[in-house]
Amino acid sequence: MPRLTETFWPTVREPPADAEALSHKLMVRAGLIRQLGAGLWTYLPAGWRAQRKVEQIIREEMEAIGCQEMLMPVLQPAEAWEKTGRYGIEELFKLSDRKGAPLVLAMTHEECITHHIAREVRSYRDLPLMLFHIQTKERDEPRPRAGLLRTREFTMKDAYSFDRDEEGLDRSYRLQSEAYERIFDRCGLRWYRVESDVGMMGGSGAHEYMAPGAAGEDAVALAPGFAANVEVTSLRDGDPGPNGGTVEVVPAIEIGNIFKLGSRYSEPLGATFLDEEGSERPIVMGSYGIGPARVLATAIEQGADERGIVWPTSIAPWQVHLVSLAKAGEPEREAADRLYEELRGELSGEVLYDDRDAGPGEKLTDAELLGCPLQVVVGRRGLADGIVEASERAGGTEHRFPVAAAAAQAVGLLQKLNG
RNA sequence: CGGGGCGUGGCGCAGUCUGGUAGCGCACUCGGCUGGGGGCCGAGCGGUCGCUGGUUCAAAUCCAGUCGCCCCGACCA
Repeated sequence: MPRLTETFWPTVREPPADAEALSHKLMVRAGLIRQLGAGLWTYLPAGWRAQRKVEQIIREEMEAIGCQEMLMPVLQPAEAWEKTGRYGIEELFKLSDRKGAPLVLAMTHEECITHHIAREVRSYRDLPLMLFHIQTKERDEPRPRAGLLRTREFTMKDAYSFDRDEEGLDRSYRLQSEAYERIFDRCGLRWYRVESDVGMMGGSGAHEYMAPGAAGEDAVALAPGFAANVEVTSLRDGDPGPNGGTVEVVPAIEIGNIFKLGSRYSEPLGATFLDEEGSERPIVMGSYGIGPARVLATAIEQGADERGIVWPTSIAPWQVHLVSLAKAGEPEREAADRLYEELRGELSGEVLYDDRDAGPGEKLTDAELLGCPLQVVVGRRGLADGIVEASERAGGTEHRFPVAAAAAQAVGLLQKLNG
């Protein structure tokens, strides 16, 4: 499938005329996404591959802390939302079915999961529990903007913890927090964990994970050993830092957040358990969100250069972008074809092969735009010396691999880049 | 929701002020040349000018309404 002549990968030379954010421009130009309406985006195959990699990293780290994956519906009866007092939220999409029954399109899933937990959990013996899903969220945003950074429909990993008391919640919260650090590190982001307002979610504590990026809607105040959301600190740009240095305020993208909910949802929805003394108590909850699309856009905002995207290797749509400069029928093409088959086997499909009959400029420019970690070029010039050329997208280091050993050396180099 | 801007072949735009044959670049199709950074020549395809109504002999152009999209702000699980 990843031969370009058989792949749906439309790149464009010019960014959308009205795009501002770098990630917005590059994601459209690099053929990762296309717009359907305001705040509504389709993932094209390359973009979806990258997002699935982010999701897979999240899955692995959630499962590693005992958080189990499930799946809840987006379309939900309004009843639970009325009980929790969130039915009146303006951003909540509301609709009704043919019988006139009120429904909502969920913006998060506290109501749904708490509804189920209320029916299934009876005893302290059933706790603690941590569950998550990766599901679509719908929000009637007053102003969608910046490509994937603020949309009306988006995917979220939302996890929920259920504990018998505050100590249990603290433990779940810490586990999630540590998992978040591993997730964002593995995704190759620069990020800060900051305290946040509890906001409309209620509850007793919250943190946000903020990633510096020019297109960010938020701002963080940074100083040596210090990071804070500007909304919750009095420190301003140029102030002396708490641990020395000077405060710098930079725009940032909120890539995740974690909340101690307490009984904000368990009480109105009747999610209780019996403790050892036989007395009924509300379950103590936490919720933990990550926006994979924001992780993707942030990776681009933070890594891109003037030629295009520079993916962290962990979430690149493909590990290798193989370019054949020869066209079909020429002998150099056969060498490229063979290398493609070798790489495909060695890298279990992690190769995009540009086998188009386009000119070299177009192919090489597209490869820079897409930003896969390793570009391998098979052309007459190199082949005359018995080599293929490889270059690392980040940093631009060039390599010359003997044709016969090219696949093995490319794989070895990738292992080094990943390690 | 306030302010600003934009809707014209697939994409990017000109034409609108001053009503009268819809145009340019790119892309696309066909033929040929080219072949290490979006190359060249030639021939083509493709648009009820967002939508509705009005004015007029005549509307992309003027008037009214409406829908959509973008940017700034407000807002932001």
